[in-house]
Amino acid sequence: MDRDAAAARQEIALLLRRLNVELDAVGQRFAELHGLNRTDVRALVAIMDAARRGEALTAGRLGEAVDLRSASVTALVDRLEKVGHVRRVRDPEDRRRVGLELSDSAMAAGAEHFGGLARDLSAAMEDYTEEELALVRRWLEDMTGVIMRHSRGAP
Amino acid sequence: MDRDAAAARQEIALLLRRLNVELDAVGQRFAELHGLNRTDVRALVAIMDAARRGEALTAGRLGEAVDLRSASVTALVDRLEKVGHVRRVRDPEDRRRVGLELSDSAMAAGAEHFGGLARDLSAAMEDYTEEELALVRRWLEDMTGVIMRHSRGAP
DNA sequence: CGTTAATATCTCGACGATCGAGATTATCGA
DNA sequence: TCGATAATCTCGATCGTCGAGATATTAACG
Repeated sequence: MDRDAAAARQEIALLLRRLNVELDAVGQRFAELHGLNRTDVRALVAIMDAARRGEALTAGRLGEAVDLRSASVTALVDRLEKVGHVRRVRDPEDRRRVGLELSDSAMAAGAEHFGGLARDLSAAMEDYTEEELALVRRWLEDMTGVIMRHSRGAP
Repeated sequence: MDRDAAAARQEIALLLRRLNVELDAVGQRFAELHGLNRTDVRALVAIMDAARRGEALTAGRLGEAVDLRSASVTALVDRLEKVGHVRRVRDPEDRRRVGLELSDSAMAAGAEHFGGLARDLSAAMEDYTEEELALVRRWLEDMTGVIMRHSRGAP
């Protein structure tokens, strides 16, 4: 087996890790720009993702999304509510539940920051043919599958 | 311009984000398995990266790598030293400096966990031709460039 | 129904990670 | 030699997270 090919694959793996670092830094930058911490940003993203999917997150489900216990979720939502990024909305169906709604300003800030990145990524991909992108997509799915076996299940 | 193509590019961008989440989870898992926090893991990885490059990190440069102030670096190295993952080694050239050396056990644990992922990623890439991997590589470099413009410089 | 169990969130006290300011020790430059 | 600069450490304060327990609401079941 070619050593060159193996080295090339290792380089690609390193490149992927580098991309990972930079992608995390995008969230970090959003946090700094808006006086938030990493958890706050992850929470806002989770709420935005749910909103884009048409569902409003409850406090509990947000906790699952960002892996926090209920006490921390209460503190988290307190922080986000205090700066006006989210509203608590009691669910009339089940009055124990607390729904979370993003404010327009938070929605706009998120769209500006992360939507801008998505737009630029999409634009950069215009240089690729449909077949090339299909290959990239298959590769991404393959790598994600491998990574998930390490991030969740057995070694 | 085709709406299908634009949608396909957006899907790939989402796939990339998903991969990023799982890659973060790999570090998270390593942290849980070894009773560490995220910062500790990032520090160990930074020290391992430097070691693989042949240089020993000083406390100060580690702080730059993981973005911590000196007070926090002291506490961080205290933690890692207490569990036997690193040693402080005063630099004889400049006795103000504190070099950081990974213990064999920490090195082994890191190689096991992250090296195992690298190995599996490399193996999964054996299904791709040289030309295909060259394309993937170019794509990764392009995307990283775009992302870096968002993680560092102007919006 | 009415009582008990289960669920969702919140409160409280404690702990750990991070920081700024300042102290300490070592090197460098004039 | 001596003052300026640099690298690390110490100390006290702040913030995010958690476990345990409290509160309020719904579900289950005789």
